[in-house]
Amino acid sequence: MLRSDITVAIRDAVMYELAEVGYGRLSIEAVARRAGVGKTAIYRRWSNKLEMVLEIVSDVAGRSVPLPDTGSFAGDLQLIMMIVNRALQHRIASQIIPDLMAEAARNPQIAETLQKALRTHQQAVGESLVGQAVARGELPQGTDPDLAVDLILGPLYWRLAVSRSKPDEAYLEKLMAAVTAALRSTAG
Amino acid sequence: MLRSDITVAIRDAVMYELAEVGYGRLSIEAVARRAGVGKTAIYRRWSNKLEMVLEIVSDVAGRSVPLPDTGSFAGDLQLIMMIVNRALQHRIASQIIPDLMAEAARNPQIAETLQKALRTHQQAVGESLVGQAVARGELPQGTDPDLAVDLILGPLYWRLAVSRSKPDEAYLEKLMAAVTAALRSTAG
DNA sequence: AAACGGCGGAACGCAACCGTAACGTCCTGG
DNA sequence: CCAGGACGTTACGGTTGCGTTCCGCCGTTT
Repeated sequence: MLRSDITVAIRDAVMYELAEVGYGRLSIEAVARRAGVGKTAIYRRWSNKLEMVLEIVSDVAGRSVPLPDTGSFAGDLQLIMMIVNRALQHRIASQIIPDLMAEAARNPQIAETLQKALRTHQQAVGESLVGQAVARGELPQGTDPDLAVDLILGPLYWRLAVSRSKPDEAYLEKLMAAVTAALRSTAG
Repeated sequence: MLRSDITVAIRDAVMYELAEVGYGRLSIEAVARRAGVGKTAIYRRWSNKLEMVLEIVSDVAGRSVPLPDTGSFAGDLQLIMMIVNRALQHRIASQIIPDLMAEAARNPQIAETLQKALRTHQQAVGESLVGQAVARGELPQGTDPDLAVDLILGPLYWRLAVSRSKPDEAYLEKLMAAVTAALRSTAG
């Protein structure tokens, strides 16, 4: 019977190390050190660095975020952008996500895991957001939910991960207006 | 007098290794091996892995892309999106860029170098694109060039690096229309 | 009371790199 | 023709990490 408190300590340590040094330089020994745990305890649970990281990360990423439902497209959009903006500014997320995405570019297993964890959820959010807006008549029929997701997440991610500048209130408002106009233009 | 053919071989090897294993796991020995060169030749040129990578990468990234000037906003936009789309699908670029961006999240020197190399150029393109369009009356005055860049690069990058799916013709057209509508909506 | 199982710790052999040094070779400029 | 410099090769001691093994400790179960 593996002790759950030890498992939790290891999970936390993995996330921390992942943020600190990235997947490439993550070492089992460092994880054990940080978790205050023997290497044995880790190898008793996973047989691999890859296996360990995949299990832990997909578990964390799988926690579903509630679908937006504020009653209006503008409200939903604002909520999503706030959540994403906040999430991407968290130190751990803002370091782990780009790192794993880079790693996914060369490791198919990581790519698959990440897609299952992220893509599925994104599609659900996109379909919910767009579907409701179309039903309300706020967006034209035939609006592409995937395009909507790209238009919302893309610029935010680009700005936060690449330009590395905090979007301020004014920027978020401009972006919201831009996205709204873009999606409204998709006339059938 | 350092031999330039050797320098070139090392540069190529660094780019290749960077794409293959990423910055975190890049080793001088592997670079030397791939370049068919002694470690000494590398240490004669740079004193560090960091210094070496920074010099080589910023050199490559600094090569300026010509500013778009097709005579119309739609043409310029299409050209930019085609160039970016193509560039991001190149195997080396599509692996090195996310990797360095992830590394930039924890190494200020890399972040700074990357920003100087990328941001400056992006701003120039954005200002040129938007400036000309405004002058032609195709976009309202006061259109934000930075927002324009985010709207163009963000979704493309997100789709290519995160979703890992090739944008097809139809998608690119939709995106173009969306971006155009978004920017037009920025009424003074 | 005894057996069991997870635990931390220590050590193992192995592999990869680090940064440096010494050696002999080849090419070039004077 | 010769000196100098850049080169590849080999080797060095030191570090880090791997995945495994053995030990002794301790709480739980039986």
